[in-house]
Amino acid sequence: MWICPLFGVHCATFFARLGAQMLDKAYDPKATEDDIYAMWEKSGAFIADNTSTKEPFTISMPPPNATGQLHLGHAVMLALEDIFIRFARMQGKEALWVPGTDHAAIATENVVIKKLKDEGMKDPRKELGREALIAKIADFVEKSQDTIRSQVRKMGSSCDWSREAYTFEPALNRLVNEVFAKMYADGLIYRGHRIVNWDPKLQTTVSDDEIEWKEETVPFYTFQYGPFQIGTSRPETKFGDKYVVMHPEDERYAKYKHGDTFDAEWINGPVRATVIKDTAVDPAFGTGVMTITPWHDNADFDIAERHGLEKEQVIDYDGKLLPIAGEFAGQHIEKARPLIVEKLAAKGLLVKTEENYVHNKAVNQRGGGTIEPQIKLQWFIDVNKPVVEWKGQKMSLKEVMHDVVHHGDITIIPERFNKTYFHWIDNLRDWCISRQIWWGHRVPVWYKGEETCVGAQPPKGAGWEQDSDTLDTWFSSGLWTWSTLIDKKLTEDFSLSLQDLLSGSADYKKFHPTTVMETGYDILFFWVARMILMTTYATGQIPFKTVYLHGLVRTRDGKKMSKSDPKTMIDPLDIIPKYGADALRLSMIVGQSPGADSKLFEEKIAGYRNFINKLWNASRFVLLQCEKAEVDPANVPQEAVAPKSLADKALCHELSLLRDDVTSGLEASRLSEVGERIYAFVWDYFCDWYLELSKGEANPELLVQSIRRILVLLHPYCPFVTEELWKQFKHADADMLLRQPWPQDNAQFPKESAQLSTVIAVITALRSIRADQELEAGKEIPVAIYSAEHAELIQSQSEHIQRLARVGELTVGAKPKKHEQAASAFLPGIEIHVPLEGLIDFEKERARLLKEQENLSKFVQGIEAKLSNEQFVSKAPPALIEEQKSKLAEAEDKLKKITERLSSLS
RNA sequence: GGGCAAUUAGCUCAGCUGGUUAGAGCGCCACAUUGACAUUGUGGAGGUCACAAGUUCGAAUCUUGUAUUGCCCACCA
Repeated sequence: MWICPLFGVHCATFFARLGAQMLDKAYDPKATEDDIYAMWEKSGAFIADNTSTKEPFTISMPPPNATGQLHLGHAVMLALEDIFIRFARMQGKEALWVPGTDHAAIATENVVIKKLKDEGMKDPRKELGREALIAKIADFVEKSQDTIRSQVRKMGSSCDWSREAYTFEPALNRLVNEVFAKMYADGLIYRGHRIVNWDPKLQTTVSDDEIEWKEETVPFYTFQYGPFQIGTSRPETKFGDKYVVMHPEDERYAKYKHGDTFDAEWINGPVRATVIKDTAVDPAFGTGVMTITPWHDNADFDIAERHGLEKEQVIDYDGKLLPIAGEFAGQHIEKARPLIVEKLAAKGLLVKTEENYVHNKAVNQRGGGTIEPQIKLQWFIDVNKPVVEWKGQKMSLKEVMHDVVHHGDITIIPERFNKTYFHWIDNLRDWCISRQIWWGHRVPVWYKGEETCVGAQPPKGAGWEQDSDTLDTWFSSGLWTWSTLIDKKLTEDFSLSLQDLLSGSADYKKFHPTTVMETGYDILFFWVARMILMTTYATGQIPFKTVYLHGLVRTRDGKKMSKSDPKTMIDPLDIIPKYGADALRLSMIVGQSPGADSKLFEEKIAGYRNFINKLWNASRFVLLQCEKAEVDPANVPQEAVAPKSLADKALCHELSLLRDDVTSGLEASRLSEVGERIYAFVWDYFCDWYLELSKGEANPELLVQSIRRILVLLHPYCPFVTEELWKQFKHADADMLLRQPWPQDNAQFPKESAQLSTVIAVITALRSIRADQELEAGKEIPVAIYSAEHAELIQSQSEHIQRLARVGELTVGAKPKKHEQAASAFLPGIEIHVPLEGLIDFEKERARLLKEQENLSKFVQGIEAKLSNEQFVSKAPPALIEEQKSKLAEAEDKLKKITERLSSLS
């Protein structure tokens, strides 16, 4: 607080009454945002009411991983969702935004293990054991959740904290187990030996979608194998090979029949091999013959399954060779590979080596371990079994997933992602849901001797052991939209069925299906598709009606922002104190279209900070006007006051149009466009024209109401600054801004709005002449304006024109008079002359007019060509032809005047 | 190999169902400045809408092809 040297702290009270004096010269987000958020939260305005009769509008916040910091991706998500939610709330809907965090199984366990290793522990899993490690991870998660909570608040997110959820809380565990049990009972979950993606580094399986392919260049070897030559880049898998496979129609090998056997000298001595004919082999690749390793290759596994071939494990789960490798047993495959080649070469079996063979290596996205396919006993979800009740039919999970998007139950924005989604479904294989890590929901299956029990609750009696595996993290996040709406108390009662839990939960009944799922396109498969799969199955409802996919935020150069390169990173937590959350929000929304990546850099953010400051100062100006007129904004009525001047009416009209555009734009999810529209309105129309005009004749009540309207419309985008300013402008009886109803009225002054545009055009033309003629900025100029149509209007607005264009003597008439010593401009139906004897630079004037003449003649020629084209006249819509005609008339008139003017100048 | 997208002013991007003398912000140039705001104001320069062909009375916009860039999916021993 500033303490007045004369009056001490009493000064503060004195200034408080002056209102405007209390607004600083610039908006300071740091000093306001946290307080505003606290005020909102305390008011309970974010808390949705499941008993209300209002139309529900629900968003499930994609839960950030509970591993630490929020990044720009989260910031984009929070900004978008908050706009949707605030708009819905102001439109009078029962808006619910459920926040939460994800336990992010592998990611979180990795982070903690890495941390423990950095602290000196060699093998945390072994040293701590399951219980102790889980406790450590739980601790870490709790801290990280605190961080996330505060960061979500920093962005201004108006989410319902009373309903905050966590994917690994007991209530959700219950639901995970219920769904697992139901799927098991329906035969959708099965346990089986299948080839899976094994990560030897993290000692766990991962799903197909968690794999990343990295290109690498390796040698490609061709070996002699009996009468055949076979190619491989992985000789270390070849120990157990005893089948050669070729295409049944490959002429070269026609003499070999399916099932023929032959003996071949191989790495560790002679082997007997069998010929297999299978269409999976591409005759054009290499020699057209290959040996197979069913245990360590997907395609080979399938071939082996088709022909009932034996499968043998060659590589163990640590990536080392098994006894089958003979002298190489126990060696790591990477080390053994060259030695194996050496041995084969020594035996004369190496035919050739091609260096620079490019192939793709599978690595785990999380942790980077090289994936080794292995056959393992794992839990799977069958995506092809037609047992799901959907729309009165039995469908497979795949079919349901396809159906809901295909038939428009779910709309994806942008639409083109439908194709990607369908393609993914078409290629979807059974989903491996078990993981060998410790952090996550345990597979709810118990064993005792030969007995197996599956259920949400451990079976009664002693001696039961639970499955040691955990579930893929996406299994639980697949339930997110509805599991978070189930009454937590009910989940403690194990006598209730899944159906009971659903039908007994008021939140679920009111708020599900959710309205919009807004998330990054990068997790369309991981998450969005799996929510559709799990939710349609478990609840019989779609999880959400609309999927809005945002893109990645990149650096100015289009690179991904990465933690490893801090220079490229923009941290929302650095930006917010400096520029404010509102500016950050705008910079990520405007210029961003759904599904497309966007580039963010500091100048962009600064630009929106400037905009917010502009709004701040416009408000400050309005408060000063109120003060001058002794109008207390708190007493300015909420219902519309009558506009007085032409500008007032035009403004009212434009504000209504703005309201229409913002409303329809937001309803169509065109967030960028709407942001731009408001930005341009506030700056270019309201500040640059209306406020400037109002300096002549202010209408404080209307000014206050206009600011109120702007604050309401801008609130979803910039909640903090608008709420802060609202305090200054709100009616004494009005509630906080975030609770204000969305305005509804009709535009009613189109004529006045058009008239004001004419006045603005006159002022702009005069300013242009001034700048062109390099007239001294402060100098008042004489001006003559002639217009048959607009003379009266111009006369009535002469004070504005004089002030804003620095005009001294202004002559207005209907009939043009000649001005020789003048610079001139011609608007539709209006002639403007600045008669400045001796001050006009005729060279400049001529150059300017010549240029305009040239442009205009081109334009006129263009239209004339069009209008004399019979095809155009007969086929173009009549309205367009009329428009062209009037444009032509206008342009011709102007051209004529310019030409006259030019001839009188020379 | 298959698919998707992008290509518009120096930079970042709008331009929805084909009819605009192609727009914005930043940057640039000139001028202004004790008055809501220099986180400012006024005026201005700057684009053969990647290229080619086609459809059409009319194409930045639709079709086809080419090029460049990016992403996704598949993965062949």
